[in-house]
Amino acid sequence: MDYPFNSIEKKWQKYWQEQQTFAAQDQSDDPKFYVLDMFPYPSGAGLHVGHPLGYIASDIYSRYKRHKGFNVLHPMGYDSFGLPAEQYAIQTGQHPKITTETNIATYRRQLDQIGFSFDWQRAVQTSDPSYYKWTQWIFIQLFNSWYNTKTDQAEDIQSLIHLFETEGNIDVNAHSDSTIEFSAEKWKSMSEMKQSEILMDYRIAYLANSFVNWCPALGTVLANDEIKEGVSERGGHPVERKKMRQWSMRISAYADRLLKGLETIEWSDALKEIQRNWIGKSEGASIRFKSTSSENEIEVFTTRPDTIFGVSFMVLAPEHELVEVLTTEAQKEEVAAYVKYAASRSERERMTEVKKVSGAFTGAYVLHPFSGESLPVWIGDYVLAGYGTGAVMAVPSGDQRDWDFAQHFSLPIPAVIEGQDVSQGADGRYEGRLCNSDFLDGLTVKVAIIKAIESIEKKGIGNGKVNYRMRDAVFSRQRYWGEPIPIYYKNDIPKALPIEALPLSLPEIDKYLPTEDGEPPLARAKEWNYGGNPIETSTMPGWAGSSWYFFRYMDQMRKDGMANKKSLNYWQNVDIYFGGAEHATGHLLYARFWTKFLNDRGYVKVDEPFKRLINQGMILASDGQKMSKRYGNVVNPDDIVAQYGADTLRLFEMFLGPLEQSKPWDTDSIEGVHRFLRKLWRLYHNAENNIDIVDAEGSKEELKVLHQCIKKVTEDIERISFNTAVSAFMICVNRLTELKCNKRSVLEPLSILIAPFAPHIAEELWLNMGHTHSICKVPYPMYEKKFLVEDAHKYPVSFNGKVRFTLDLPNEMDKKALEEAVLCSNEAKKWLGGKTPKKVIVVPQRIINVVL
RNA sequence: GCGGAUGUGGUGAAAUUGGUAGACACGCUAGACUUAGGAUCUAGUGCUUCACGGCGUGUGGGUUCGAGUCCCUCCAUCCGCACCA
Repeated sequence: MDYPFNSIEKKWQKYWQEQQTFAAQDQSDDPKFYVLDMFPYPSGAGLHVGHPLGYIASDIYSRYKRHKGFNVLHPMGYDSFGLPAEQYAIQTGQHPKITTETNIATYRRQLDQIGFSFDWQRAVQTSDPSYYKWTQWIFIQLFNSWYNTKTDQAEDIQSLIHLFETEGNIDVNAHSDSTIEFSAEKWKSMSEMKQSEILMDYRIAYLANSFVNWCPALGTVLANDEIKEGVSERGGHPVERKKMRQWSMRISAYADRLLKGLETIEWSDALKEIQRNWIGKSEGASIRFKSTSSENEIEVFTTRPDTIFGVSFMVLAPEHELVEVLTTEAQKEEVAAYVKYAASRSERERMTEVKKVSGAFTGAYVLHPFSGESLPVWIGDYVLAGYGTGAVMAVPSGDQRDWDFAQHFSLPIPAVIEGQDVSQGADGRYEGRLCNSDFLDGLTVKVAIIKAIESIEKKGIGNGKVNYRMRDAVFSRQRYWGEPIPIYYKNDIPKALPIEALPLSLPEIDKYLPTEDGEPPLARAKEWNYGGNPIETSTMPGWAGSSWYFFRYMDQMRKDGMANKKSLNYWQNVDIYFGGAEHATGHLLYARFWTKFLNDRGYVKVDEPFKRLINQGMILASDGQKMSKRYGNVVNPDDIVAQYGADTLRLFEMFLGPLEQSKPWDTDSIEGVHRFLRKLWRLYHNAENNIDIVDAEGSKEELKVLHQCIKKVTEDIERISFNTAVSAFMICVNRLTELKCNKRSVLEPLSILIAPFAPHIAEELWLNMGHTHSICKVPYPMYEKKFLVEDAHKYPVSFNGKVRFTLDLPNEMDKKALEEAVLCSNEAKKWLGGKTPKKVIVVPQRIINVVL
């Protein structure tokens, strides 16, 4: 006798589809609950058994919440722009749209047969013009916004223009790259071009010349998070630093809010820590050092302003703009050679040769602001152009890198903290008192930092400052298969397209390659202009579409906005988000950034997109490697479903271990899970495979078993511990089988209990028990304490902490009586050995410990 | 180097608040039924000992009547960041 999973599963999948069982209600009196999975990129390889892991977990949670009376939004869609489809297009000439559609069809078929409760009506695809119209619209909002540091939020660029027109920019508090100051009169007298350039320094989506990560093999620039260990994350190609005019996102304006927001959301500590490190906040001071020979100043950032008297030289990054200005005639040749050498080194080399000290003396000197000493200015590539100001005040006594540099070039290493030994290396201690430091002498480090900043500010040579590691994100990609950036150039001035011109659809082109002049593929399009003005030819990066898709699901058909206000206010944000930790510094950061921006501009109600986040681990191949077509170790879920059914696959993936842990795929125990489902089936059916239950009250023991299971499973679902929930079902079914239980009052609640995990078999059992409607929205059984209380407890009795025997004792006994009962028992005599116990610890309902 | 996570049987793992370590499952051993079984059922299964018992949660220490759980030390593995001033 077997349970016919094949026909059952197909039947119910069809039923759910026809009945739209999982359609979320746009309006409802029920409380809302939003369960989301990370958007998949539909690759040509299809799903492997690792993909459904998170989807199964989120599906269990969604189905559970429906039983609990929530109006659940559980959508799925596709992050369908991306490199693989484009690369395939380059090789074969097939339009990426076609490849993408084929792949999506495969994904859909594979997902469907696992029985997920997605509301497919709401599906979105980022490459669909009706979707990317609003990605482009958001880009335009970003372009038309600036960051007001006074109100600490993004505002309409018009309010900034108004400020410029009335008072210039001197008193404007903005997150900006602007270094020039102007009055209202000056602003009004500027050309449109000049004004446009200035506004670019304020816009949140802006065009600027910046050092970018250029990947020649991919023919595009990459964001920092797309580079791992100095090579491109995709393909592992070398990356160069190159100065290019690119669209960027002023995410740095949000650094502090992105950091603070982490305290308000339920994410794993590991993930929060990754984001914290990425944002990289450090507090210190900004200090300017005057050149001895010109009006130039070198600005540095330091976290240890207390060690200002330990500065014995300055170091500039080779790319620093003052290098050329400051270098003396005598040193020109040497410095030029070094700059050339530094530029020739790839990021990779620079990273692997960290220990190798190199640099050159510029011949220039700056004045120490307090001692008036002359400090030589060097250049060295251990100083990064991209961090802080691209220059450091070298304190070799406290910083190992400075120490190495000083040692190598025989520069002085003055100690400034009492007891510091700098003969073998730097001593960056944070405790102790300052010495050789003039007015800081005798102060502790902590006090000296405050005092030093005070003095620096008083002298007008700098100020206390918070610095962030996170840079603005480069947004342009020189690719075809992405959202076109909705900008056109009128007389070389970038302007946003009007909303009527959206979506700016991808043009058809003859080849998906850059032009002969090295222009991006879109430059091949013949009619790529707006009213005769050229349109931007770069496209958006992969993370654009995925930075707001969770809002689109709330109202995916909307033609006059990203989603209507009512839906956005009702669904608000994602209650629980399932996905991998690999998106920590990419998608998860950008989505938070865009949400905060949309919130600032009043388009959405929430400040954080994902309230709770669960990182499912990876399923590795049985050889311990990642599952990949490349290694030929991919296990396809289709095969498992065909052999054992979807319910078995679902239970098995959950039973494998804790969701958040990575684990190898090991099918050895799949039989056990399948056996369990058959045992469950047999509990409801007789030997002839006919339903066999009676309308009777469960016995005391049966109800106890059931309610233990209800309690355990409910708690386990809430804390996303699905492996232990599956064991609880096994224990329950084993016990009920032993008890030969076939009572409706026990088996009906059990079928509801297991429905989120094994929905197909649960529906079938429910139907066979005589119900005419789907089990999916039947209220979840409630655990009742009264079924679990017992008259007696089986006490483990230990002597000096070692358990020797157990003793059944009634619950109404008090501590004293329990103690006496134990000491009088026959077993106790043996262990007491005639001695009188020093102490007896009695913990009612738990243990008894006799101390001898 | 810095930060995070994890170390429990032959295997995947459980132990949610400090209270019978190894639930549940795989595997293995023996048996039953059977023409047969990769079906089903029963019993056993941490290590060690003939046994009483002893020992057991990466290492070493500590707190406690009692520690997988709390504190300190060290080790290993995995992940993230990595010249971040």
